[in-house]
Amino acid sequence: MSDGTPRMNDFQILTRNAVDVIEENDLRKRLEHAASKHAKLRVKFGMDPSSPDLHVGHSVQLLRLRAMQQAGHQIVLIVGDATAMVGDPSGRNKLRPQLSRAEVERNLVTYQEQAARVLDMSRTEVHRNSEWFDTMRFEDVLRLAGKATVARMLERDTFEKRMEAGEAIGVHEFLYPLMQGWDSVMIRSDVEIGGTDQLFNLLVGRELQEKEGQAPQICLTFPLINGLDGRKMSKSYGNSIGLTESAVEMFGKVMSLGDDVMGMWFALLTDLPEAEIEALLAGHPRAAKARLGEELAAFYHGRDAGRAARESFDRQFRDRELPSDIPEVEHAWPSDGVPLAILCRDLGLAPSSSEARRTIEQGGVKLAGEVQKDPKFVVQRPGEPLLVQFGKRKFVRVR
RNA sequence: GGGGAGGUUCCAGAGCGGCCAAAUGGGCCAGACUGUAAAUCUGGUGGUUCUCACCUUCGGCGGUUCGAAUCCGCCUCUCCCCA
Repeated sequence: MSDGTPRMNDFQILTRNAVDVIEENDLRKRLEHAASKHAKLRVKFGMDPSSPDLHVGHSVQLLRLRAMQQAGHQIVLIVGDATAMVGDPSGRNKLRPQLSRAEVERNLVTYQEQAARVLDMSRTEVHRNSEWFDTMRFEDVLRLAGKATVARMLERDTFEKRMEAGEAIGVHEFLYPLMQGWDSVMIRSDVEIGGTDQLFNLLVGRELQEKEGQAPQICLTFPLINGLDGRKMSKSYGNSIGLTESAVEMFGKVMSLGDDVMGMWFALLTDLPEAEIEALLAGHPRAAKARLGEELAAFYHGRDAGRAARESFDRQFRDRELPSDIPEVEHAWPSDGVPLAILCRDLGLAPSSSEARRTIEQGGVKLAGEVQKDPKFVVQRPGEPLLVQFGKRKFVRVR
């Protein structure tokens, strides 16, 4: 796939699914220029070390980077360790907590491991922006701040909304776009990509580069993918799929995806040709979703794992058989047995005995396949490992 | 610097001396239905071997009271108006 030489169809590769392409003609020109000189474009992507958990939402952009990398361009990953001290106001309606250096460092490590699932990190240039921000003096900061106006900052819809809603905006938050823009200057980026919520920040990079006598970077934005439930994808909503999740988890989560977001997921997360996607979407939604789940699981875990995940899911939920990989755990049994609610808590099936009790009373718990609605039901040490099912998906065998 | 309004359980938002672990909605969990979709219906949603009771919670610390999320004082944070 990759021979290290930029190709002429890079334009399509790079802009697939893109929402904003600024400036399109400029991008074509630069790609041609790079191709004719066998030069690489420097493609910048900023990572936010305040949230180290990457999910498929991030992969929309990572996949573009991967394509660019395979086309022979240079990916430059900026670790926003200095900016993380500020907190990106994008898409926020609240002030972000500021992180300590130690937290940032820790997050950075896990982030890189996860990014490596999509990118070839050995061919990726990585910079922390503290490299240039740490040595700035206040005077330098002021000079940077002087390159933007308050009116310009307030144009930002997120600030505008927060103002209207009467929420707090820290003065330091105005610095965030400037810092991110300055990163572009420091690494002389040709292209920067980000989510649609990053457009403002990306454009600030262009302006700063121009003021510093550099060619302004091309800005590409990509859609923010909706989560499993159709809302904005966010780890805190619990509607995302993490890049490190198992094939089985990925497949299962995809199956719980809302029908109306399926098309978006196909387009943004798979390489399937458009015609095939349309055919799938025209068929039965369950079949399409299963295909999507398998594609996704296969991308991160290989074809075999993808297929296995699908088969195991079908067994468990379509054919209503037990999952194949029920964990078996040892329990320290008191001689007179233990009440079911307590057992569930101790087995880690429920976070508290109260919660276990509620679930049990509502018929959500089965012992050896039989519903047991009495939380005080005393379970004795079983001869054979006892199958406990808690809710729809938690299974365990106790000994 | 002055004046005003606020900080409530995951979120939004009621409560304004006891009936408050705290309305309602959202989210989430469980059950029915089903394609682990949507829609709908039912129940639940701080903790404790728990239908009683007890413990922790309504920005923080103190106080008044038999009793405070609710009253008082100080502190702290946010928003608005004026300067």
